Amino acid sequence: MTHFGKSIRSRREHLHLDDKRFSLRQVALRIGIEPAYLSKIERGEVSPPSEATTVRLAHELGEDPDVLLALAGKVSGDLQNIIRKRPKLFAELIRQLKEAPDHALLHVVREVRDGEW
Amino acid sequence: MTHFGKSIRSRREHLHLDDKRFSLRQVALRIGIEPAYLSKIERGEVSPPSEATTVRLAHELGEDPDVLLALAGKVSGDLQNIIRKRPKLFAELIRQLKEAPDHALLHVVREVRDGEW
DNA sequence: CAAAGTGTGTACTATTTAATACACATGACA
DNA sequence: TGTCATGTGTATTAAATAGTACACACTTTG
Repeated sequence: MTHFGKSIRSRREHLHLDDKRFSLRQVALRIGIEPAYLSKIERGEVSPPSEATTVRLAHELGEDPDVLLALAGKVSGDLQNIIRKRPKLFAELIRQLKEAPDHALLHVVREVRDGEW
Repeated sequence: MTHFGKSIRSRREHLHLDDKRFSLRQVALRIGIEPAYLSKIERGEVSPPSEATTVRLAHELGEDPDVLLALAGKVSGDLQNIIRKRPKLFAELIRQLKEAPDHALLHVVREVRDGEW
């Protein structure tokens, strides 16, 4: 139980300050869930919603879906699919990067983006 | 639905050839599930078991847990935890590596293992 | 002041997940 | 021949997941 609920509530309330379309009800209806359910989610009365709903919420609030999914205790299904296709390689790589500092990760990201193998 | 069941059945039957301890029943009891349940799993009559059970099965059969979990359509919880701590970095890295050939992945793995950052 | 919009409490539900328990027929084996 | 082990069919289930439906009280606002 992280602060998924608090996080999206404060984000939504911030947006609500200068846009009345970000009331709990209107957001709920736009992302296709019941207002009462979103209320419970924001207050942490229920566990975070499904991946699909979390992603719609992220888009609605202008948040990074991967970050919001992480707060929800999940990892995006498309990332899981990538890993599942080469489980040994990805498992080794990810475990190896567990303790690496952020700048090392960034370094690898750039290297892969620019590198020609 | 991949061939999770077929895969473990053939693996178990192979081990059974020269070790009677690898009967369906005995394996089931050693990993702590009902023989009838393992029977259904092997024949694909039910979906693959939980992560914990899959991992015990992998150890029992001398298989790589990450590979068996992948066949079961899952990604190990500990990998997910690593990703969830730095979702943006890992998401970008993994998506970038989606199309990279195996040797490129291996290259990165080695670089991270040996590299000093 | 009435109508509309707001957030929330309570009750309920369908589906999926991850199994158990028991009975049965078959085959090995001593 | 009896007993032991083997694999499987049938029935059932406890818990988790992912929500809906409706009523209510309060607050704008036209």
